[in-house]
Amino acid sequence: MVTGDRRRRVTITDVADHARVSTTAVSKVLRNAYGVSAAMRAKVQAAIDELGYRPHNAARAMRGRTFTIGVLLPHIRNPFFAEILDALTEEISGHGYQAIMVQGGDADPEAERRASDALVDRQVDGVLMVAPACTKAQLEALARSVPTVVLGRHDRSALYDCVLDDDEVGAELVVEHLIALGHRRIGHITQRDPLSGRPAALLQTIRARTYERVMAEHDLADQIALAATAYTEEGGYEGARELLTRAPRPTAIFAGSDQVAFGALAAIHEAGLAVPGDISVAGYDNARMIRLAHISLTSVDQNGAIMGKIAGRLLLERIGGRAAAVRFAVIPTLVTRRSTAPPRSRG
Amino acid sequence: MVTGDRRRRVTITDVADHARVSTTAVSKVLRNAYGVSAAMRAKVQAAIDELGYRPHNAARAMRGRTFTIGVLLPHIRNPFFAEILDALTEEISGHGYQAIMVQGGDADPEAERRASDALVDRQVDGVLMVAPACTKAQLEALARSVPTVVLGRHDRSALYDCVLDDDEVGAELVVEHLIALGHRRIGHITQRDPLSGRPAALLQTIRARTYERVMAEHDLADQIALAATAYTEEGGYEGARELLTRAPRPTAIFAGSDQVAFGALAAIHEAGLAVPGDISVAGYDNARMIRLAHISLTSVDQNGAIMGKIAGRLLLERIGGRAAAVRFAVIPTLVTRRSTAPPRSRG
DNA sequence: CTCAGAGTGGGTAACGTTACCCATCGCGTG
DNA sequence: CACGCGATGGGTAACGTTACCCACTCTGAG
Repeated sequence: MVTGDRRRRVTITDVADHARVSTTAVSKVLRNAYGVSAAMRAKVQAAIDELGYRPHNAARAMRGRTFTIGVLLPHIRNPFFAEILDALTEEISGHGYQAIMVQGGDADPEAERRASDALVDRQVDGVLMVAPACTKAQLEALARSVPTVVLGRHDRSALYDCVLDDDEVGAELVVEHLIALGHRRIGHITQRDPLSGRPAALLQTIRARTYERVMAEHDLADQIALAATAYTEEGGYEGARELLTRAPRPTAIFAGSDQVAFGALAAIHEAGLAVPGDISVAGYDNARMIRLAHISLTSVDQNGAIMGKIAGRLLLERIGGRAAAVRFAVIPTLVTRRSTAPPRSRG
Repeated sequence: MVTGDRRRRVTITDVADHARVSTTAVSKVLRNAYGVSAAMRAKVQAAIDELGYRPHNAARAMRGRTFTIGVLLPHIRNPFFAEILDALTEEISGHGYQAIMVQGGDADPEAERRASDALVDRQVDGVLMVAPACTKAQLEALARSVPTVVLGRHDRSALYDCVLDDDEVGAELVVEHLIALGHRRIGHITQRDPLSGRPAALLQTIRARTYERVMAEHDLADQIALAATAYTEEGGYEGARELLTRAPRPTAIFAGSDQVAFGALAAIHEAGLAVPGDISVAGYDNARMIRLAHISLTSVDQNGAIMGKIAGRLLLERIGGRAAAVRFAVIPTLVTRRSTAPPRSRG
């Protein structure tokens, strides 16, 4: 225990002096590098423990690795992100890595670029982009300067790895489920596209397109009712209000995410309608809270824990030198609960 | 637009060469330092823009500021944190600062220490600790090495600033509200204390103590019913189940947070009871989602936006050199909604 | 006309770490 | 016995930036 108020940081030189070896030797021990005897390792480790030394990250960043993974999230309002982050953290911390997060700003490509720049400027060893709203070109530019894994987009690129949920399967499960229950007038709430380019790689686009496709396959193309708002509670509220004004009213709503479904439930309740009596509602993400009894929302589970774990592993591999791009898709499953049921009156 | 695949970062030297000035001059412009003419400033700025230069943060960290604020959150599952973070970001970004977040691990002092170490190692200019679970001594140790603001704790320290909600006022508002409605058997769900020391500075402790005090003041000390679980949906669910087994059953539950209240609603629903018919429920935080029609939870609003903004300002001031400690308390307000009502049968 | 002092710009030595290279020591082999 | 080579440890030059100090040029007052 060192006393004294304004104490200088313990540096690698202090450790080297204390162990009577060179700074190079200490550095080798720290990095598990080649050319260190067991005796040397023990001696240095003892000095490190005794002095309470921790490597200075900024200094490391000047020469080598920072042992830091940057995670860019659109925002921290979606509990699904928490599951991904927890799994990622667990996967990388065993290898001495630390995750830092920055907010990208929902569907704001400019803010997102600033945020990813911030990570690059802070010299992270790898970046995980969670559901980014920017263009593929921007992602590739990023991937050129730092190992990159993109989560939740359907792009294919030779420069970065992808971890994603097979949103086509998920959306199909929902729509087929609703149709099998007997619904014909099924509405969908999706996210307004942020970019003029309308990148077909965005998960909300896939879900919406699949909804349209499955509807058409069942000869229900004329029943398609899309509300384009946002993947938030507010978006769900507005989207549902809009769908409820249609005549005839939909008997089921496929919400693009659980948050959207949550907002939709509010609008439905406010309109004096019952779930699932008057309207069935299904979400996407299987967030923890929607499982609870008073919500009990039918939803698509996309196993965020596995996605986070894989994303971490892919990042470590890329940092380790892998150049070939990898794509990993989770196959989602449908979890039916009490928010979906056959429509009240047929025909 | 520079081409070439593996391109080197643009450095301050490149900018200096391009503008035909010294690196010192460029550095001065970057930092808005004294001793730069308008002509110099313009010339350097032009070179910066032309080359697309961005300062290398790690290099800065070796000598001066990193223009980075570290935010330690227990987790990212509480939407209230998002409000704080948004306001903080807005406040500091105007001054060129960027916020990075790390997860502290809920109620795990060891994980929390690792996380705050990680921020210090990454040479952040200031740290915002949101609802930390560690001891005051640990916070003071941190504050000795980096400007620190603590949000959501009631400690008083000469070494760091505090931003907090007056949880005593908030808890009082809730309990007084329930009593005024006619409730006598009022239960409370709180968080089990993580530390053996039982720091009276934790917000959950304040809320629980205030609940007990107000109950006693109304001669309801014998009606006190405490369930100690966790500030999560699961904690609320378990806590409510426990309280519902008591005989006679409480007619109202004051949940320590909105998430807790949310879980409690599930347990109440599962037990076949109605809210507020059979049981009133009140939360704390006034999270956005609980305002929605189908939840409509009575809650305490503690204005996270102002707290985040103030926290940012205090950090900037501390980085600027202020040494005197500051304490800023927000006075919360009660927002009554449809989850609280008079008990069904009096007496 | 001299000189003080403000205003401006630059030279340089750090900051803590690692990559690269070299020196040394044993030991086994031709 | 000489030689080569693997194993080990160390010396040193970066990495990009800023703090500190110094040099030079004006301007205006004495």
